[in-house]
Amino acid sequence: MQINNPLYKNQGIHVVLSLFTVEDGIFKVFLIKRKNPPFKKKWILIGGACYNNEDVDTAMKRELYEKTRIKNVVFEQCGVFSRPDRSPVCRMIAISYIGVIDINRVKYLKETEKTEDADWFSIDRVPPLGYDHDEILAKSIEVLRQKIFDSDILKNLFPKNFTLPSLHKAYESILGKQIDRRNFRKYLLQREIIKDTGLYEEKTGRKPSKLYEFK
Amino acid sequence: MQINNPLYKNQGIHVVLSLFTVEDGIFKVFLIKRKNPPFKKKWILIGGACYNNEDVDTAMKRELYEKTRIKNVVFEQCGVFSRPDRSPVCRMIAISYIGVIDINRVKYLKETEKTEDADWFSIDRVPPLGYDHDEILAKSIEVLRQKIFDSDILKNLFPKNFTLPSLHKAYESILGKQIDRRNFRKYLLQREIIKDTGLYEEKTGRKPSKLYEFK
DNA sequence: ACAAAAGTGTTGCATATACACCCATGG
DNA sequence: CCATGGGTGTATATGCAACACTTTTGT
Repeated sequence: MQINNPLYKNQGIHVVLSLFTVEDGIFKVFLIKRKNPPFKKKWILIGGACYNNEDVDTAMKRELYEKTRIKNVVFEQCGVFSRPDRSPVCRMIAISYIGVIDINRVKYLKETEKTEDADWFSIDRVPPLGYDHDEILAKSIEVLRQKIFDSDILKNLFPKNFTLPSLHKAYESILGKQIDRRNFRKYLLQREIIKDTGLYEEKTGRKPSKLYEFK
Repeated sequence: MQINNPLYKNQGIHVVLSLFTVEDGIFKVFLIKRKNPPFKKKWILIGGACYNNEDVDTAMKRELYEKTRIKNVVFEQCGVFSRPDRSPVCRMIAISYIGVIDINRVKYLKETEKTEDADWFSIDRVPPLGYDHDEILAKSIEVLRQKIFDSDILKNLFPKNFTLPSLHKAYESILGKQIDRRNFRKYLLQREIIKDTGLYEEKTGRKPSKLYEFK
């Protein structure tokens, strides 16, 4: 059926993902550069339209794949952005998501049909973004910081096995503050969020760390 | 601008409110009965389309007023419902809200342009609802139960002054379980969520309760 | 043997839970 | 004076935060 009422016709639903990583202890977000107007040559978050045969989670998965070829990201809904003028093209609301991924397992496209560049940006060096993506990113960081301890959103940040010190650095860098190492370890083991694999790191310049895995 | 791409044209944005109250210790939700197809004569939650010049919060406020004449409700976003077939008419996503109100201060319309009845239903006697509103209601109850201690969502459940036992009953009825009276009181006073007014209930059959107000 | 980073355990404090007694009112 | 519900305080357990020493490895 056609929607003809001018009060609410020509509306669109977008999905937008703030994809995060931590590389060498630096908290980063993935951005793409638009090839076409509006916001030509502006950096934005990954996103696109939700199709009529998809729910929003499915659309987010597809858009992520189309824009970057990345799969198997754990992401979670994070907010709704609905200012009437947030897109200059037409009335579009955005359902926003956050996700976290291991930068070393990601191959991504530098260019696609609609993008001319793509890259990871350190959180404190993010350029001004198109649409209302500055606002979406700010909210996403806030939600990530809240969820980091209560959900398994970080479970794709590292390979299957990882060291506790590296996870510790990741938390500190995402939260932007220091966390006590001993309490951090206790917290994760007591709640059985991670599990000792019995394995050890190899060829380190220091005492080798144990390897853990998520449960 | 017109949206012509068949993949994502004719989409709509709806807002849906689960409006709750507690009356004589019974947890209830407000429903309206549809006058027209689809779901003619079915009970549903309060809701409607988001107009092009509104953000979703504004739309929710307007819809609530139009469908019930109720104003000044504190409500909070609660979820996104986007199954492609959730509305038989066209592709509609729903942004859902929860709100709580004092049943005694509410005058509502039994009939409007689009509704032929409206009423409060005890949570355990809710009839099958139209659209996916059963699902939305279930999620809303879950979110309300989570938010009840951390937000001021209940602050419109009672008149300005209220007794602690009545608030206690409301919590128990919403949560569906018993809460220790003494710890409940301690919790609310210690966090300065409520404040002693120095006043007392009058003409009760029992020992008069103190009157409190939200802070 | 020393520097650098990894591993571990204890103690105090704050918060949440469990629980029992006294008080005011109406009948 | 008794039944009903309202008000208050204490003791314990639990979870969180602060903190210091020992171990392994490479140089």
